[in-house]
Amino acid sequence: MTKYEAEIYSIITMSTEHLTVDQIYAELKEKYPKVVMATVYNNVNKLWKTRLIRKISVENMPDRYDRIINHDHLVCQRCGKLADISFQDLTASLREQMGEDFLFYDLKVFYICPDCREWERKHKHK
Amino acid sequence: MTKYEAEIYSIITMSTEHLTVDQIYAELKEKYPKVVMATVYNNVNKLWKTRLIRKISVENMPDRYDRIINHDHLVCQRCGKLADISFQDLTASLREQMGEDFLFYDLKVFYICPDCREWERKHKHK
DNA sequence: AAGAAAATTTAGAATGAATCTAATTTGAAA
DNA sequence: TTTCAAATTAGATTCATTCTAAATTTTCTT
Repeated sequence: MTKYEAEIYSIITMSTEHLTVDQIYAELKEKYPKVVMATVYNNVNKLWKTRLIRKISVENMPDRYDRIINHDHLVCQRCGKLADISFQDLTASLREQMGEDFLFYDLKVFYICPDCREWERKHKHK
Repeated sequence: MTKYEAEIYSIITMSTEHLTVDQIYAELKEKYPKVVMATVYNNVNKLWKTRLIRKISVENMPDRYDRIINHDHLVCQRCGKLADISFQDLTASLREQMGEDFLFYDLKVFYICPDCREWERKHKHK
């Protein structure tokens, strides 16, 4: 693991948020001002390919990165904001249904986050 | 519903595949040679926003569109190919856990498709 | 420790999906 | 039939991401 790879890995896994490459880049730049965007892309892809981190793709949003640890995601249908949830683990059940072919799964639960709900409440009665 | 909206809706819902905008555009063009890409984007977005169709986002792939009917997706981790599966319906369970906030969910199950497995088998013993 | 080979980083160009803008056309309603 | 809103068009633009080739750093070999 190279210096940058380790730094990026740690930025992602230490964070309580779900970071985009821009955010990772910004944070990395504080410590290494000369680092370049491509390095962030190279390393998140490398980390993702070896399954050390997770990539979260939601329609119309830049990809975000997250620790691997087992959990699922709430996605706000309005603003795209992510939050963690733990729902029952489906692994055993999926493996039973699919056998050896099964690798892993990704469960996204869509909702409207409190902020957007509030915003809608305020703007509803035109 | 306009002519194009209806056509696009029907292309998506009639298809057994999971179509990209390019594929939808190509098919639509056979019947309406003057139609334009932006029209496809406008209409799939409109259909998606009213939840008449589903949008499927997978990392590093263009979005694909699908009928709404309840089912989940297998995604090949190598080539990105999609297939349908039906797994137990989690709606009741999620609503119980989350209450009114819950809208809908999206379950993707990653695996390696038969083609890619075969390919790997052939290339493994270098 | 020196030299060779491999991997990583860099800079910036290129790609490609998707959006946006402004003009034009369609089509429903008055 | 005029009017107004919505849909379509053409093309430019944005933005995330990938790619290429050169430079740098790391690792391996002897």
